[in-house]
Parts: sequence; C-alpha cells; structure tokens
Amino acid sequence: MKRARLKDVAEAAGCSIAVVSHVVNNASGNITCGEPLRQKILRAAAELGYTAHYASRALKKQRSFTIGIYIPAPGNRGGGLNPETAILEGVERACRELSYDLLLISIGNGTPAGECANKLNARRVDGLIVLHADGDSEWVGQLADSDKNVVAINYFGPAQIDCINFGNAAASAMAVVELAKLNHVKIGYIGPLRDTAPEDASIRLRGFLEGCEASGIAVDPAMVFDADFSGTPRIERTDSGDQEAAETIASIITAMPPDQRPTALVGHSDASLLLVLRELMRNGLRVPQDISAVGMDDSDLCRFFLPELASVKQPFLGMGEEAARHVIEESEMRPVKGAAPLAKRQRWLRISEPEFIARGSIAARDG
Amino acid sequence: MKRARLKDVAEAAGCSIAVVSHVVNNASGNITCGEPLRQKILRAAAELGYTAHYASRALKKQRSFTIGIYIPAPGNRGGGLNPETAILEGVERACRELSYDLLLISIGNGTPAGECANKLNARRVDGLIVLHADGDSEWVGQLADSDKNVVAINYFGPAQIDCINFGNAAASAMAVVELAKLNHVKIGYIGPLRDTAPEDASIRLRGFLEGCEASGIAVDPAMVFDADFSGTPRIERTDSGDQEAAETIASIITAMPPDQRPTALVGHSDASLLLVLRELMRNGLRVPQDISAVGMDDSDLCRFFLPELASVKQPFLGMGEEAARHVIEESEMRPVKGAAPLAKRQRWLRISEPEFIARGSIAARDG
DNA sequence: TTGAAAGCGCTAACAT
DNA sequence: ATGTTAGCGCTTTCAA
Repeated sequence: MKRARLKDVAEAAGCSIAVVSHVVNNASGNITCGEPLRQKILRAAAELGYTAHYASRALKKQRSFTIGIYIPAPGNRGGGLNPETAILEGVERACRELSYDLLLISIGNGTPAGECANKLNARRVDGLIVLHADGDSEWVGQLADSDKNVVAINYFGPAQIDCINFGNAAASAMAVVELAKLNHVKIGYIGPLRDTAPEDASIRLRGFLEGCEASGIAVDPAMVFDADFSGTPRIERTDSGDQEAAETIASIITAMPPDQRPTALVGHSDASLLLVLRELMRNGLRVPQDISAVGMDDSDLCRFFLPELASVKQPFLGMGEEAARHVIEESEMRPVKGAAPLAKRQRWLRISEPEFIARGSIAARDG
Repeated sequence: MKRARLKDVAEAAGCSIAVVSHVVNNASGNITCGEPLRQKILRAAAELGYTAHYASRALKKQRSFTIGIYIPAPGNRGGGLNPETAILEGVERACRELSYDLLLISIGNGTPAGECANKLNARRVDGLIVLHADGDSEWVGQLADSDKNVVAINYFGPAQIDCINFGNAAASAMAVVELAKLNHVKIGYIGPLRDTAPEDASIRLRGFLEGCEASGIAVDPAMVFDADFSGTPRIERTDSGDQEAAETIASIITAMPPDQRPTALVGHSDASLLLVLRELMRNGLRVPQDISAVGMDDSDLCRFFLPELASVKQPFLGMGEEAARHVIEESEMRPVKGAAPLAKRQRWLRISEPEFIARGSIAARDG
C-alpha cells in the first residue's frame, strides 16, 4: 500500500488539504477549523498512518531540520571507550528532544572540507558540529568566515568559530588539588608517551603546573615526564613504543631514593599512566600505599586495573547535548529569507567542567 | 549571498534550466547539448558554486538517498573500543562511496520502534540498518513484514529479516583450533561473569564445544565456566560483581593439581578473560608459560595487558560496509512508483568470518 | 470556518 | 539541440 499524502487524508475527511495541513501541524497560517471536522481529520490521518513527506516540507520551509556531525577519527586517545561515542550520544539525544535529525557526515575517514561545506550548501543540514577539528587546518576557518552555522567541539585553532572545549587545564589542576587534599606534596606528572601527542596535551601540562601553584606545591622537574616541559628527564619517544617509554620512566622513578620519590602521579591520560603504573608495580611499588595515581578522561581502562584508577572525567555527553542545542538554536534564529544577515554576534565559547572520580588508586599521606 | 539555484545558473549561461539540469547531472531525459554551451554552463555552475537543493531533488525523485542506522546501546561488551564504532565507520564509508547520506536515528537511547518506522514512512530514509536488535522485540519483525528495506546486524531473533551476523561459533571454535595446533589438549572456557549475558554468548559456548570436537579434544566440565553448560562449577554471578566471579574462578583453577589444570583458556570476551587472568597471575601462575589465553573480539584491552592477549577478531568494519552496500542495492532495486512490489526474494543472510590475532598470551605446549 | 492556488527547486516527458 | 511545462507533497497567503 502506498503511503498516504495530504490529499488522501483530505479526501477521506471530505475537506481541502489546507485544513488538513493546519490540523495535523496544529498551527499554520490563519486557518481555524470546527471541532467535528478537526476530529474527523485526525481520525482519518491516524487511520491512514499519515506522516508528512520529509523532503516536501523541507523544500517548502527551506529548512532541513537536520544537523550534521563530522568526526575525524575515533579513539585517538589510545584505549578505552572513546569520548567520541559519548559526545555523539549527547548530540543525538539533544537532536531528538528538539525534533531534529542527525546526519553523520563523516567518521574516521578523511574528507572534511568539501563534504561539510557541501552538505551545508545543499541545504542538506541546517547546522554543523565538528569534533576534534585539527587546529592547523584551514577549512574550519573558512566555514566560520562564510557565516555558516557551525560549532566545534574541542577545537584549539585560531579560527573565530563557536566552540565548546574540554576543560583540560581545569582537569589536571583538579587532579593536583585532590591529591594535595590528601597531603601529597611530591607529585609527578606523566605526559604523552609518544612523540605525536594530541593538541590538548600541552594544556593539560599547564593545568598540572597551575594546580601545583594553587596548592602551594613545588614542581620538581625531575618528576615531570613531559617533553614539553623544560628540565624534564630525557625519554626516548617514538610513534609506537609506548611500552618502552613507560618502562624507562618507571625505572627512573623506581631508582629514586624512597624519600625523594613522588608520592603521587598525575597522568595526562589514563592509558599512559596505566602503562607506567604497571611497570612500577612490577618493580615492586604498591599502589596506592607507595604511590597514588590519578588519570585523565575516566576511560573504561580505569576499571580494569587493580586498584581501580581514580580519574578526572569530562562531561562528554553533556557537551554533546550543549553543542547540539546551541547549533539548533542558532539555526532557528537565522532568517530563512534573505533578510538582514543577523549581525554577527559574540563568539560562543564554552569550557566544560570536569569532575573528579575517586577510586582505589589514591590514598591519604600521613600528615 | 544566497545560494545559487538552477535558475541562476541558467540565466548566467543564457539558456533554459532543463539544459542546465541535464549538464550538471550529465544525464537526464533525452536532452543533448552542444559542447560550447556545455562548457559555459559548467563554468557558470562552478562560479556560482551551484549544488542541487537536496530536498527538491528528493521530492522529485521520490528517494532520499539516505539510509538510517539504529544503534541500541554502545559498549555493552564491557570495555575496549566498542564494535559499534567500527561498524558505524564501515557503514559510513560504504555510504559515502555510493553517494548516500547516513542518518543516525538513535544511539544509546531507547526509542526504536516508532522512530525507525517513522523515518522510513516519511521517506526520510530509503533503507534502514539495525544494530544488535533485541531478538525478543517485536518491532523488528513488524518492519520485516511490512516489506520495508531493512537489514539487521547481529540479530538472533525469529524475524525473517535480512541480516549479517558475527561468526560467533566460528570464532570460539577458531580459538580452540589454534590452541590445539599448539598442542594444547586441556582447554578451559571462561563464559560471562555476569548473570545478564549478551544474546550471542550461548553461541560462543557452542562454538567452543564444536571446536573441541573438531580438534578431538575432550571437554572437561570442571573447566568450562559458563552457566549455560551443564556440569560447570557453580559460580555466584550477579549483575555487577565481575571481580568476585573472576576471583572465584581463578581460585578454583589455581587449586587444581598442576597436571590437571587447563593449559589454555578461551574467553567468551576479552574483558571476562582478562579479569580472570589477572587473578591467576596474582595467584602466581604465569601467562603463557603456565597457561595460554585467547580472548574474543580483539578489543583495545588486549594490548593493555602484559603479555598482550591473543584474540579472535570480527571484521566489524567490513560487516558495516557489506550491510550498507546491501541495503543501498536493495533500495535501488525497488520501484519508485507503485509498480509490482517486487516479489519477495530470498532472505539475505551472511555470517562474517573471524580472524585469529596471535599475541604474547599464547605459547606452544611441549609435544 | 473553509477552499483555492501559488510556489519551494528540481527532473523528465514532451514540444519545438 | 534547446525550450516549455507539469508536477513531486507540502505550507501559507488570500479569497470566499
């Protein structure tokens, strides 16, 4: 059986399509309609299983009621449930709540610029969400300049684009502060184990340093294992040998005299920290008795270690929701006709607030 | 600046929109056109940045050139990069290759039946891919009956729907066979640690048993830790206490006289197996010297253990691609007008072929 | 309170 | 070889 059109419902109810259109949308134009007819129409519509043809409505309204999302490559943080999935879930949830559809423009594959601009231009999507866009790439800036409706998630480039970012600095600072509360004063930092680090790694290092300062903790360069930090021990880093780097770092720490060793470690990521911890434990150190540990991102890995790893969590789902809400709201503000292009407002910029997740890998230090 | 329409290009090129339509699609109706005009049109189109309005084309062609995907809840396998992401990536890739768009109907949230049927009905999507649909649910069957274009991935219910499934039985059988090649004859099995197991868990157990039979290995019920197997040791399983179950199983194995212990373990999942392995190692057993291990799904967790866990991998990405290809192909076979509803063909059914990933957790047994 | 009708931008059959 | 035109199904203004 063919699907029902407005016309079919109108015939079944014995009236014109205009009234039907009005009734099923329960608002449009200046049409009103008597209760009996109204009921008749609703019944007919239900009976025929009427649903407005999507393309037709989109054509008429000049809106697709769809937003697009672009995800460069999932799981780049090395292990664990990737943030992308949680963000996507949040985006999808917000879209559904606001009755928008979600178009997955690209995931993992690499054809950003053209595709995105194209979907936008073909009126395929009313707005665009871009995840982890490379700060160096030009296309993001071009989108922003062309006054398209775009919001980036975790973008650290120069383009003046609306965006919402992980609270990277706040997260690592928070880890330090929580450890300080437990009387730790010698706190080490485990940066990226590879030589190709994600863009936000340096921000996390900065947060660590800020956290130390705020807590009145002296930073000891000998225990800050991050290539971006001056005075750090020289560690050989390659593009694949996480394990070797972890072993080197662990042996350096193990070799320190017990009273000079860090009593706690903050990791730039759960994965890096866990690799180092595993080596430390093989060297005979106990977690958390000898050394406490706090990771970053609260990935699935945390709960697969013994003791479970404390971590700082980003509100991925919430960020996705918020981004979607913003882009949709923005889309509805824009005039559909070529009216005034809506004076360029302030750039929208949000930093998410991380949350500390306490677990077995931390213990208080005797005062 | 407003986006260009067919009409704008036609004016710029000084011809009618029909010719433009023909040229930009380089095929349509029985129109031909001289080379000079052709060039002029192409230039004008490029200059104006012309792209066909999506909704308009969809309305006219009665096709959305979009397929929808429904993902109930990601990451249910407990840890590691979830298969859903890889499948999604494959689906997206195939869609792009075939110039289809991908609509993410739902991920993680729970509103399947209505939403899916609706998108289909509103001509929002030309076809639908459903991931991990619950075998008990009715809505999948209803979709199938209504002659909609749907393909399920990893569906084990009764509905006569096109689908492509993980080769679960083949995977666990493969693990056994590979271990047998290494002269293992006492092989244990680690089933789900929780009392709520995924639907395909029992198939994996069956595969294990088949693998044993094929390899001439006697199954010892005392080392088959799966609640579905008669004769298995009684293990207390709850909905959350994986760790306790793992400890119990490990202590049972450790308590066995060394010459009666399994020399190898097959896990129904990487996660379950790793939890048990960790406890075994804490009890003093060495992997792989004392006991070899092969997991399932090749999740990210595998590479986070020492030794790295051998596993059997499902071709997630390829399955996604194949599903998408099928649903698109099917969509293009269907008549757009109400012609003959295309006699119901054979049910399309594919089982994916798993691949063995050898890693440090396996060693040969002395002959 | 209801109906008629003009398009939204595009494709394709039909005319020239 | 090119132009004209009738819709696809819907929204909405205008007329009755």
